[in-house]
Amino acid sequence: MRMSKLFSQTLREAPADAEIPSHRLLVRAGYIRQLAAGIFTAMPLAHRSLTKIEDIMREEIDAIGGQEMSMPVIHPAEIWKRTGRWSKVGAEMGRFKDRNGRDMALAMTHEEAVVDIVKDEIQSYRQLPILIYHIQTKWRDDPRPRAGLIRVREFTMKDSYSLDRDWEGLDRQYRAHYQAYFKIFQRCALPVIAVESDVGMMGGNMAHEFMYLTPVGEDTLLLCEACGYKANRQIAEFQKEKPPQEEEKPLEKVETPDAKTIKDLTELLDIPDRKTSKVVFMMATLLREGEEIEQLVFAIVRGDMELNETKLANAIQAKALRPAEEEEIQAVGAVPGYASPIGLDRVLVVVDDLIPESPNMVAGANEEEYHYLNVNYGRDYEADVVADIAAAGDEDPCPQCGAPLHEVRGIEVGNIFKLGTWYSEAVGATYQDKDSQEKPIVMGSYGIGSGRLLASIVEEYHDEYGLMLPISVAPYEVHLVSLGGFTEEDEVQAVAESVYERLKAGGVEVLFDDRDESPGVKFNDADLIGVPIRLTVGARSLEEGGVEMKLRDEQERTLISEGDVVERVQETIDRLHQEIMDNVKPQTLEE
RNA sequence: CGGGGUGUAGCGCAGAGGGCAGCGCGCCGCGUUUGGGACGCGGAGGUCGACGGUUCAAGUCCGUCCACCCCGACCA
Repeated sequence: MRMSKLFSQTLREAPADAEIPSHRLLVRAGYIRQLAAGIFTAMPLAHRSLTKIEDIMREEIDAIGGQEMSMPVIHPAEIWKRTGRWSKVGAEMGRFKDRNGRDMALAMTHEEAVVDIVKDEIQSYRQLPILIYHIQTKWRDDPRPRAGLIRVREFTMKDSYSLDRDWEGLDRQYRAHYQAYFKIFQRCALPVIAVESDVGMMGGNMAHEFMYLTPVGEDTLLLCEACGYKANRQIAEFQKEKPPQEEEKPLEKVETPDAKTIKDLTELLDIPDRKTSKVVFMMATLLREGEEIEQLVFAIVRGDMELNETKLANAIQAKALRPAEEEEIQAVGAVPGYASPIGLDRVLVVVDDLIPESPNMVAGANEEEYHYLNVNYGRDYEADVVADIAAAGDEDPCPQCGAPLHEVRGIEVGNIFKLGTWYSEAVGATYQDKDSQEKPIVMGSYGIGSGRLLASIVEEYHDEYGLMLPISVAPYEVHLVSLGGFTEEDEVQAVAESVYERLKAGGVEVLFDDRDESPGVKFNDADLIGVPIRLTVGARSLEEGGVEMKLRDEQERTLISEGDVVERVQETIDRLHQEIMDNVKPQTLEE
């Protein structure tokens, strides 16, 4: 490709609203342009990189038996109503009516489309297992797109769906994906870890997220270096130290002026914060007899801990959770700052499982300026649900080995889910087994977003001058810079043209800077675009005997005689590919 | 949805006591220059986010709305 014809320009300055490196550099280098919040155009450079990423995904999913297909991106509402997700999913789903007034949806994921086709195509156990996948556009109307390609609304995703007779089969396909995903990310040279994750609204009973660790990530993870425990904070567990047992003392009401926070209270009463319990007020959307209701929830954790909203939502099967408004809290007779479940009804009380083990706690008296001492769970109040709802944090003891956990941030670049039979049962996607019984198909789903993956790779591989893409995902293998091109009969330009033609003939992907620009402009653009191998043809290099080669991530320059260019470049390309493949190591899911 | 911020040329920004809409980069033409974002001369490019109001006169003052960014809520 000649840069004089390339449909994109580099920018000397990044748009003011781009903050993280991958966003700034991808825009500056001319890979992407923004159309609206969370909606981007992939210019030719990004398109080439994305295609390479997608081809890697194709190869690895094909290798575990995947069959690529394409599915509709516009769905009739019916298939979403059949699984109940038409109403279960909120504004995140794009909806519209067709000309006849029928409800339609923009696909945010394809479980519905899969089970709809599967229920008709699969009849017999002889047809299973199956692995299908597609690489297509999905739309999720995220309330807050941000950070360039990291979090967008319209995106391309590789989604696989596994279909099995039983859970053993699902387990095999899940493990196969676990390994294939590591291989995909390793081939993209992106370091990732797999963490256990929440199964969310997709249902199912096991899920892993593949995380690229970076401070710009939005997910918080807890890792144990001692035993290897890794989990998303949303589900991370930790060992809770039980307090020493004590005699239950009688309930006592004390005056606590201006003690609205745990900190005020512990200072006033001179007690540690783990002797207090704190109430977090949430409004939960619950399904009761098919009706959606909003219910005030008192979520109670020990004063030294934080509430984990995901755990709470799972504990009470809430469809949605939001912080309660002051009026909603007062409506049930509670007093914010001095609240407790003692003597209240009309609230759903959920206590962390450590609370029943904690005697003689301090809690609010539901009266301005008063708290109770020696509150004992069971004697003074009871909960509707007792569950682990406390958030694990930095330095908390690992649930497996007790060593301190470490909190890090990550970007979720892929995920794998054991869906089970939830979708197949909802639509009657069954097969007839050997024993003539109709059984629901057991499903899994497995996704990787290609744009987010590209952005993560850029986060990992860049410097102050631009991208430094691994050769497996770079838009071109070689960036050929001609420092000639100013006169008709220019030897430098003639050599560069010849090198360009010969490299192309040799199957090398070349971006040829044939523009009439100054050397500084060309070198800076080459650094910005970040192609791994740079070749320079200039009067100086010709004088010294040939063409200069430099790798984007190294300072060293080597001179190649003009006749050897194709061979030497191909060797280098092979070497760079090989270096990436040398780091591809099988990763097996351990129980 | 709550809090904060920003909308002026392709990009980065100035202009704010109301009175001809500017600068740098980029772009076009001519010439010089050529190993790390060159220089000279000449040029093109704007419904100043939108609508409404005040005024002789609005980029500037007032109101409403919209878009985008950041924090939070949210995130299969």
